[in-house]
Amino acid sequence: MNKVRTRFAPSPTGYMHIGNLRTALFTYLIAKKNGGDFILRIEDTDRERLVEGAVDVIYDTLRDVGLNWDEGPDIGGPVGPYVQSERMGMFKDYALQLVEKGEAYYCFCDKERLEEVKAIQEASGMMPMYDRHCRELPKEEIEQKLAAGVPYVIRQKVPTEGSVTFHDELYGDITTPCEVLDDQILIKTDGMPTYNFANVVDDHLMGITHVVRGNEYLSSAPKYALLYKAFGWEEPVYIHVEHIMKDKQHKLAKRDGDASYQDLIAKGYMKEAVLNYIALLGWAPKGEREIFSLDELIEEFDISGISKSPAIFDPLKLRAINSKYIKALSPEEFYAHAEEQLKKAVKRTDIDLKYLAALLQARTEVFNEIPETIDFIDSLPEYDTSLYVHKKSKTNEQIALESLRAALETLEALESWTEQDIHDALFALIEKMGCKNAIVLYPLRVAVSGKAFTPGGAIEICFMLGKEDSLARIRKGIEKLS
RNA sequence: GGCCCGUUGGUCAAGAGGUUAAGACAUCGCCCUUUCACGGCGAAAACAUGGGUUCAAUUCCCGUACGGGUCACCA
Repeated sequence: MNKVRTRFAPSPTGYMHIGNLRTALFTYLIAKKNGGDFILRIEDTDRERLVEGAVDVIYDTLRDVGLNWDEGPDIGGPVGPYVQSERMGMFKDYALQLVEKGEAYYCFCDKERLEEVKAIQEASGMMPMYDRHCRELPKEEIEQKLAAGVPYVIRQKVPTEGSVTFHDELYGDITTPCEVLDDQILIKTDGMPTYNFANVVDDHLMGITHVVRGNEYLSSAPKYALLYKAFGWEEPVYIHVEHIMKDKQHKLAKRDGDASYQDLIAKGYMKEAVLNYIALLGWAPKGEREIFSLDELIEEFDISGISKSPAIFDPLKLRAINSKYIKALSPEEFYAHAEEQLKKAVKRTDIDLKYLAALLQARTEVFNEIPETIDFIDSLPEYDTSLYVHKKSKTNEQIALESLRAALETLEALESWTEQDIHDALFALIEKMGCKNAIVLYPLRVAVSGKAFTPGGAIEICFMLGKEDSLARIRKGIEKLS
């Protein structure tokens, strides 16, 4: 069997949709699972959509997540060039081969005629299709027109009867009657190939064995199959992958905000988590594990696990996976990831950021949310005394006031401000008062943070803020409650 | 509209004729605890629909409904 070769062939739009990235991932996994090559080909023939720096977005994203290509525009390879715009010259020759074989033909119809035909067909409720006007033009007429310089395209000569069957790894054999297939254009008036034609020729020339692509190509696959047959080339294995949806009706689109890899990274998700999550969107591993590194994905991946129905993108699930990745980080790694956010949120210099980071790690799901969870550190936010009412801790404003007064007295008397000392002093107080921990600690935590949810408990926060600030905040609480 | 494809809890999904129809996220409850979170335990929640085939259909076949895709000198 030939060596497996797969290709990712994106258009440089300056934007890496996660559906696209997922296609790249699957493509990569199929190659690597089988010890094959993963090839990057840039399809940049659409000049109107050309975007500055767009190729770099593709390079950067793939490298970022570790989908390293074995052949590509930047590193070359045996079947280059790998940028489609640099391969333009050869396609016409291939089309001409087909003309000679009687599998394609010159078409001299101009736009006006085509539009007329289409209008008539539509008016009579027919499917718009080329009427094959030029299909059987006499040889002399063709030569005469060519000599006269009449503009032309080259069209594929689809059989008028019978059917085509192609095989998809997921869908099995799909058979289509030829009569519904249009004599599609292979070479445009400007001599350039259409996407469909260039794709087939390039894939063949590059020795691609497995073609992974979006489901929207399922209906043009029969025409591809016909082209391979016309050339006498061996067809690749097809794997058509369903779309990623925003909801049941709509595909996940750029304006939805979560649609691109860059969007997700900018929101503070880890690249490993993003890759892991999209692998799970439309693919299911054999066992019950769902956290996988790229190498582990190679190990686990199986084409048969790819889903045939569209999958809805679920940000909540991504969060959950991201959170697992964050918890698995070492304290040093976590700090390195969080540092920027910490420094953004904490301006005072007496705070031990490493200590804060340690408190934060267990409860961080997305890095960008760190600032708002620690916004109480620089200055105590305004808060309502209703925060002191908490059923589970059995506290209310009255109890809180008493607890805060007692805690203030205890902490004022404290000589050394270590976490241990604060803990011991407060627990001695709790014992003396003969109450539950929460009676003292819940109000204290509210007083020093002004928030219902905080990273760490009362003792940790007091320790972190320092004696002076802690006492000031407790006094403020007493004042509010009095 | 023609053609193609799909449909298991709210979401991702396993299952491939006989199962108490997995698991994860989310939800809810309980436990732990210094609040929340984390962690642990538990609950609720699904085979779109109608016909076949079969001793037996979520699973196979046909129809219906619903959803998606596609019908360019775009890629």
